[in-house]
Amino acid sequence: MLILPESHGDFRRLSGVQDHLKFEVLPQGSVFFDQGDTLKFFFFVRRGIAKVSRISGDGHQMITELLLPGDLCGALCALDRCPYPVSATAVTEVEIAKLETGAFHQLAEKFPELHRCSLEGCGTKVRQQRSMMTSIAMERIPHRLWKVFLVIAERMGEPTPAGLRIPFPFSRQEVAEMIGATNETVTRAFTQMKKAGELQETGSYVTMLGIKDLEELDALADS
Amino acid sequence: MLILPESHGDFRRLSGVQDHLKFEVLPQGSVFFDQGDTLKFFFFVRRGIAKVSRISGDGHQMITELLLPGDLCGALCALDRCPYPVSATAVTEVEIAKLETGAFHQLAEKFPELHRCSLEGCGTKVRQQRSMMTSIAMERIPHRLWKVFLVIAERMGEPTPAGLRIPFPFSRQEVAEMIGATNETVTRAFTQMKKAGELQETGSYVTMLGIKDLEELDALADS
DNA sequence: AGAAGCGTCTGATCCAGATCAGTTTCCTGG
DNA sequence: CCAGGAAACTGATCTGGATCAGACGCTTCT
Repeated sequence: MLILPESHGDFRRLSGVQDHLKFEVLPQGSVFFDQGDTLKFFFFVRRGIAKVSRISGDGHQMITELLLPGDLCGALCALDRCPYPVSATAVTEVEIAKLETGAFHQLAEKFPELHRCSLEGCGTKVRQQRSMMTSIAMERIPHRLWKVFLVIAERMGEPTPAGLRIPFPFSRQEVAEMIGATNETVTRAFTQMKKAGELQETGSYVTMLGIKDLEELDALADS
Repeated sequence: MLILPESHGDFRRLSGVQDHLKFEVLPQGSVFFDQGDTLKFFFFVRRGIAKVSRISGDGHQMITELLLPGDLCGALCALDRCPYPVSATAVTEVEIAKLETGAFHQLAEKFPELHRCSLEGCGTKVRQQRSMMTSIAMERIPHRLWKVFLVIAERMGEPTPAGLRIPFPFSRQEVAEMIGATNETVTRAFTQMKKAGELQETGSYVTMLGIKDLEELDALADS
């Protein structure tokens, strides 16, 4: 029985799809696909966290998207058969379900709903990317950090007595590449926020002290 | 007979759609829809240029997208019936073709291809937005400007003896809102580039001196 | 013609964050 | 247990672009 976590644009409601899925477990650090590859499948994340990044002409790297449980990745490129303009790497151990694009096209003929689902997933992606873009363009570092926390909390946040807790398996450098900053600046911002009692780091988790729910976090990230 | 300009994700190939389109001409400066509106139609741009912008919590404004002839706008929100998270404004006089969402759903049942088209248009949008995001995060002002020129040139560029010419009806402030800068900085950058003989402004057109084709511009914008 | 208003331009100053240069953990393997 | 290497931290300096302040056009209205 196929069980995918809740997400926009997932396909689990559609019978007939699960027979074509192939499950895989990828160790931390492994690369799903590289910038420039042309692949014949796309995939869902079932467990773990991955990053989607892009290297520009001058060698600088930026993380353009996080893949959390329930996310669909690669649909856009797989569908119009263009080479991937980005790379995807496992930040933690990641469990995925692959779907061949050939199978997708077959299925889409029987279930037009598939396109509708992809479109929804795509819409979410556009909105998230836009939010991050405006944040990078107009807000300073601490705000951008809250926005990253918010994206993860929306999907994986757990309320605790101390505050909202999220998995946060990223290096300082990775965070820097998400928000358009340097690892030094990120380090300083974390130190500052911890000293101010806003944040607590334990292992690969971050707890936002005093934040009880998403709404409060939302207000912080949006201001 | 319906004629829409060439674009990714346009619907003109599909017979049966044009009967449901309503044409309108909007004067410069008029607002298509406002942040927060819930609309029951989306539209194609047939002529002219519009901007899609977002105001953040702290009052700052950013242009997240340009609408050029052939572009489809509002499909994502219209389809999942959520309020528009952005506003759209005519930068020049704009001629549009509207399609009611109700009609879209009807048509989509007969022509599953419609969803496919929307998905393609969405993919282009994601890629463009990602490109601008990385540019704002990692590149300095002149590079970001070249990137804006490139986006317009890809669709509306015309080679002239002096160089590649594009329509450019934007104020300094609008340019600033596209690239995450201030109008003063944009002014200085333009002055600089004109003094360096890279650029020429005539009326609401910009000519990139010495640039013969898109490839050359691409190289400049990507470096 | 004059006034008022907006957009462009220019100069002076300031500052968030980049850059450079270490030092200090914290692993991991021998 | 120590050596070596990567990541995290910290401090000092530098700079691109923001911010502030004003001057100069160019329209539009009276």
